Amino acid sequence: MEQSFYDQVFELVRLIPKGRVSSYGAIAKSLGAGGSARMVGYAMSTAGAAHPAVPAHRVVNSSGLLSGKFHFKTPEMMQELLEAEGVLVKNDKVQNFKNLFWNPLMEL
DNA sequence: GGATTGACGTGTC
DNA sequence: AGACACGCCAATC
Repeated sequence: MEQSFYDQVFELVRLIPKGRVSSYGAIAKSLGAGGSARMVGYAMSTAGAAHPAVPAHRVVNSSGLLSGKFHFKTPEMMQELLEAEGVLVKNDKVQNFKNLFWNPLMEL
């Protein structure tokens, strides 16, 4: 059975190593979706009900901004989780983002 | 089954 | 540098 685009996103996001972050666009591209970066983010909103838990906090937009922090249980949780993994977050932005960026296409 | 929607991205003003 | 506009594409209503 064909898994929805969402499921593909979930799986890929789960592959993001701890202490690393990725962007919606990069994930979309690695799935061959290209311009459907929005779908990746949209999928994340359903990720809350996904099994196993999807580390959505490791996914940020191309600017390293925690765009979806408001979708978590609490807006601050996203930053807390990231910092707990060693990712420094300031002003809702991932510091050293370029360095912590995990590119699926490159790492896989 | 058409219209709406969106955790985005890039470009322009 | 910050704000605004348009484009993409699949799931949901």
